Amino acid sequence: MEGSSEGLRKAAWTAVEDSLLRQCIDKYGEGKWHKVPLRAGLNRSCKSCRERWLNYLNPNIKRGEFGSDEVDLLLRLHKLLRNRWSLIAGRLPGRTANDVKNYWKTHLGKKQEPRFTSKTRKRDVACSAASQAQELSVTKHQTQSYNGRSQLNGQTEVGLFQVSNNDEEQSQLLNSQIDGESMWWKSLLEQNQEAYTDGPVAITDDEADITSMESMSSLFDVQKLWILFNEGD
DNA sequence: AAGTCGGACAACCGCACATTT
DNA sequence: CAAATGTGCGGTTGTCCGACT
Repeated sequence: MEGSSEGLRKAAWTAVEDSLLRQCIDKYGEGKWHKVPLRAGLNRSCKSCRERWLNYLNPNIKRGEFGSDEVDLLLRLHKLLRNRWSLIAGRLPGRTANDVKNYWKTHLGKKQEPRFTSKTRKRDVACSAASQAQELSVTKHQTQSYNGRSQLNGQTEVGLFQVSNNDEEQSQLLNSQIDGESMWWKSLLEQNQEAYTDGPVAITDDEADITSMESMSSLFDVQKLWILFNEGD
């Protein structure tokens, strides 16, 4: 599946390549990544194309500095979810897992957990992170899956998200999904009350300024989330 | 002005899981 | 049911660039 990488370009993406990829996505839409290099006329692996789109070219991506509200949310989410960057990114509108991961490592990680040395073996780190995540026996939903199922540490979980081609149906689904999202968070928080007993981390001035959060175009109700967070403190 | 160091971020890699054949 | 294929994720690496000496 990974395919032969022989002859495939691996250097930084050029403006021309970006343009070709954009045109291809515009024309055919996202997905079917294995066809993208051929369709776009790119000498890149399908994975490379997917990453470039998801991490950089996608117009929904918010670029620039993380706001203090985002940082605060990130700190809290990381405390809950550990290194499950895609889940964290899913709660930070416009931010990608790669963004979140990089930001954490460069800005926050050093302060938070000097736990692993560079000598730590990759598998060990993964297992450690996984076991920590397992401590939080959480039922999460799958944000991008069509079948609404996902796996967490080998545990199959039932998801909340569904997909529809019908607009009206989609809007109804979205509403129910947002409800589901709140339920998911509530469940998460209820199961992990202890995680908060040591109080909030690096609370900023913006904490009290809930209104600043309202400007975030979020898929879920941020205020409810804040309330749930704060209930646990 | 040149060399180096370190931070930031884009991109790659390997693996796991889901889906299809 | 097994193998092949496609996709997503987290960790790591490479490169760029500004700060510092």
